[in-house]
Amino acid sequence: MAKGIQTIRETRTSASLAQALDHFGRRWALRVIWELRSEALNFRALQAACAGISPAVMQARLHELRDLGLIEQIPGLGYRLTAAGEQLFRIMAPLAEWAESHLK
Amino acid sequence: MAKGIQTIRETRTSASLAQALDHFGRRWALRVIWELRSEALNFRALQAACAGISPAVMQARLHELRDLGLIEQIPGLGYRLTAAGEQLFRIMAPLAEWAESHLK
DNA sequence: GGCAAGTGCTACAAAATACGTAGCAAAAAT
DNA sequence: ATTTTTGCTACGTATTTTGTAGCACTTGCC
Repeated sequence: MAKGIQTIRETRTSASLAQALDHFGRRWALRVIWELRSEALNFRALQAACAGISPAVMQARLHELRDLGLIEQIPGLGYRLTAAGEQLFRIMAPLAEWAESHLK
Repeated sequence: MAKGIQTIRETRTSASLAQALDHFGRRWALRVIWELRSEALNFRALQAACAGISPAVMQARLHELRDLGLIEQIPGLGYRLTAAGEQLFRIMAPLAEWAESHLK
């Protein structure tokens, strides 16, 4: 079977959204975006922020998020959100409030 | 040992949000919420909507989402969002627009 | 120059998770 | 009563994540 995205037969959910949910439904994907919300972080700082992630998975997520155009790597600075990435962060920001009020 | 010297960000990620992102970073978790957005669906209808999910994983996600208070099971009707689940859907709704405009 | 520390990243085995398919028991429909 | 539907379990296989070690390269420092 094709890796990752499934072919959608039902027309209930668009392929684009299914693709998005498939990417974000991978461990640490949303978390990495979240950790980059306010400043650029280098590889090891990201690892520290996402306590528990293994470097192999971090590398995989960074590559995927870069392919999606959500983050970019700046030599000497580290990784930071692109404009699209910041837009996504703004979308998921209310999630923080939701989590605070529902998962205590 | 250099861990204490390293600059630690003051704005750490809360445990609640980390928990939320951990749950939603599991495959099909957000998708199930999404598929229940407009109507209650029974187990097999959900399987069909999430084309490709295996029943074991569906069962696991349903249990987790139920424990989180996001969905509820109504005998004879199936599964549907709770008030908290609908609130979460409203939060992730802009994600659909984002996906449409960025992942074509 | 020489050396220690930091950095991005790879390797790899073990554990956890998801897939794919079959199928069962109970309820519902005919 | 027989068939169909439904919620769910079982289980072997495939994929993903974890945990740890470490390599090659750069940076800071004397």
